[in-house]
Amino acid sequence: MSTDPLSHTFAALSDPTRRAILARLALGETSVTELAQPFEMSMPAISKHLKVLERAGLIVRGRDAQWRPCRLKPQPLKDAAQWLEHYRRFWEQSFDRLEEYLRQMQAKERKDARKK
Amino acid sequence: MSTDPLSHTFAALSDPTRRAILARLALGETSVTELAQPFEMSMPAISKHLKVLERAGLIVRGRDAQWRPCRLKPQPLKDAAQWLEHYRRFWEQSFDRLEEYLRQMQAKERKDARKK
DNA sequence: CGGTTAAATAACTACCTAGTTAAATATGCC
DNA sequence: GGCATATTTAACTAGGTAGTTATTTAACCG
Repeated sequence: MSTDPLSHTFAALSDPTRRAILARLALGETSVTELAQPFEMSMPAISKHLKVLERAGLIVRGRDAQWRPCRLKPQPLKDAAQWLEHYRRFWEQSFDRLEEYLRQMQAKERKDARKK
Repeated sequence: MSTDPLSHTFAALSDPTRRAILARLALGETSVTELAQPFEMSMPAISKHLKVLERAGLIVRGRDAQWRPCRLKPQPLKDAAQWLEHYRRFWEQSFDRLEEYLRQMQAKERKDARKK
């Protein structure tokens, strides 16, 4: 996988278990065992998911006796959201006659340019 | 990788080449060769990236003689942005004394509960 | 038809991921 | 110290990803 922060963030978000873990952490800091509880998955598997989230900077882990409380760190989510914002105009655009027309004109121009 | 749409979307976005391809497509529909041009990478590599983007529903490919024009499809980006929106309050929250205080109270309560 | 261009596929390598079970580590409690 | 609990690490398997070069397919053009 690529080494830039955004790539790490999106990669971390590309797994439903990890997204569910983040959703749980949105309710507040908690232990690994409690995070693991909803999943039919071994503890080591959860531990690995947490490591991925930690490497992506999406969580931090503290120490409270033998517990390792996990806490959400939202900054990478903000950065990801900002990246997506650049494309907002595309999904807000009504895909109406004008847009389709412009697209086809563009394709036609390229075609004509090649024919010269 | 997981099979749900959101996982596919985030996985597709977790590569800088693919994000750059989407950025180029935001300027308008274009051919594979033109998409490949900015990258020091073989055509088959680009072709594979396009396949990933297509599987994620982020692009569609048409046919214009021997060209395969690619076009951005923004719906999955919208869905990803909406997922991230759920966490907006976390990055907008000022991480001030109150928030920190609440967090520590929460940790303390769990500790006390265990001691009973 | 033959040559050229655009793009995809095949076959391969190297590495990463997501899961498993078994063992190790860390800490609190008596 | 020794047991119990929480969590991580080790070692392994199966499958996916990102890239390569060589080959193949598709379409236009003369």
